[in-house]
Amino acid sequence: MTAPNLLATQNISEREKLIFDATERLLGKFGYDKTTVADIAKEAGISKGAIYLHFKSKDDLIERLLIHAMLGFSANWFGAIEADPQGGLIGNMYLNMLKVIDQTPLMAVIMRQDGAILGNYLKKKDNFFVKNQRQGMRHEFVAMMQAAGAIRQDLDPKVVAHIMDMISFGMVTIAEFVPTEQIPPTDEVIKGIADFMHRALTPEQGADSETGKRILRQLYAEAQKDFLAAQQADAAQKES
Amino acid sequence: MTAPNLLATQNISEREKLIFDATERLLGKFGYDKTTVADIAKEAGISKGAIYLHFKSKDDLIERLLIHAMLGFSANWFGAIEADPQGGLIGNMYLNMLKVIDQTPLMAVIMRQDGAILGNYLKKKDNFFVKNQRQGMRHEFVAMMQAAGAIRQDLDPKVVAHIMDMISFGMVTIAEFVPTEQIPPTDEVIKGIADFMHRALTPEQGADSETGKRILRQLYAEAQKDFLAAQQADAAQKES
DNA sequence: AATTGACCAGTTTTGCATTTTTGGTCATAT
DNA sequence: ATATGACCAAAAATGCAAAACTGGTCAATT
Repeated sequence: MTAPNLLATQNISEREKLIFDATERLLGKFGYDKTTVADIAKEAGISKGAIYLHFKSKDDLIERLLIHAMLGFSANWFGAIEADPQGGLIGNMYLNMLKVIDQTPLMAVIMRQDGAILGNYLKKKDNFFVKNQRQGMRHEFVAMMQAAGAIRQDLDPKVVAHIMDMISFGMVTIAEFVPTEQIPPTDEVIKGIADFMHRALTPEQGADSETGKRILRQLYAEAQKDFLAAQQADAAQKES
Repeated sequence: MTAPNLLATQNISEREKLIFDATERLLGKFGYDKTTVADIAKEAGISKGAIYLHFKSKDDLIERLLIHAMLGFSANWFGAIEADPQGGLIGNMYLNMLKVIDQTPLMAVIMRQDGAILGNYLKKKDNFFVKNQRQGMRHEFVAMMQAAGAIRQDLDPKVVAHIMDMISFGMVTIAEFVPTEQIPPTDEVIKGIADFMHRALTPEQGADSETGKRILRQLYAEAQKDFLAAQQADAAQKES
């Protein structure tokens, strides 16, 4: 009973994995600005030129690393939701999300768009987050969930999106901050937040687990389609 | 049945109020760095020299403005808690806090230590927040509440402080972000957070309202004592 | 006694030339 | 095919002097 792979994980060669791992280590320690391509090559134990056999540029490497982390996170998250009988409920979705964050530390960086780590990369006008229109996606997400009956329809999607943002931020912060020894109280806090989200956002009649799963499935499919289209458009633009 | 004034509001002359108001307006619009003393004088309709008849320096003005806002906020907050039969319960304390934030917009700036508004002021090594040791105070606060039985004693005060921080941040964000027309859903969200705080942090036996009020009263008294001591020490240092 | 605004010293900003670093390439080697 | 690292152009960091700004003062004024 394995979780279905709605978003295929990126095809990664042994070499690319090596480079990704080295980059992730250095990124965590020194951040984007202070991590040079030469550093990455040295950390990975290969030559600088070798990196350019696999990646078009430093930014291409960074972005594919972020995408790699996101896809891994998504697949694991959805797997956890599928395995959980109540996984489609909003509160539980967040609970499962938190469980999976630990396995992909870069996810916290992505979610928080961490300035300390991403540095000047965030200032580039065509950066990953601008290109993927993080803001717009969120509204769509909420609107779809409302249309499907998983979120009360009398709430302004903007407000709901903001609340989800805030809660995500808080959970990521907790996941980063609270040491493992403190798990029991953390767990209680997380459950509290999850409960709150469930009560505040779910319609009275309650959204059943299947609805949540269906929406998530659809969302991922759309996201993948958009993503591929954007990548192709990007590639096409670079050729001209 | 008026609320007792545990922290006396600052003694402010007509002129100082005029300057405070002008400063607050400009601070909100342009922030600390781009608000010059000349600007403030112009906005207040007085001369630059007149400002120095009331304040030792620009920073003295800013700090006394922040203190003014905090004292006003504290007095109003405590008043709201006193007037509320359940005001001593942690969740309700937060609810009451939120109600009062609207009346003192600068409070949001203070709570978030807003870099966009406070700018370089925050970088000064002897800034308001460093001087008043915001971090230390918070731990004391939690420890006192735990000692008094208002917060479960099996939780690490550091974790609890962090959670309260996060919740405060979230509530302030909501208060700042959500437009007035959206009050109904906002209200529900706030109640959700308040409930969560109550459930997660209050001991099973429950802290009664009086306990909360007593702790708050004590805290304010201590804060005032510390504050005056710090101010005197500061003044003494500047004479030498 | 209260207020003003020209004035000043110290700081910040700007413009620019020089040096250093870094992303990316490619002739050469394996 | 795959990989290397010396090499280069572009970008970033550094140093510095001139110009502009700003916090704070104080002799003159009301």
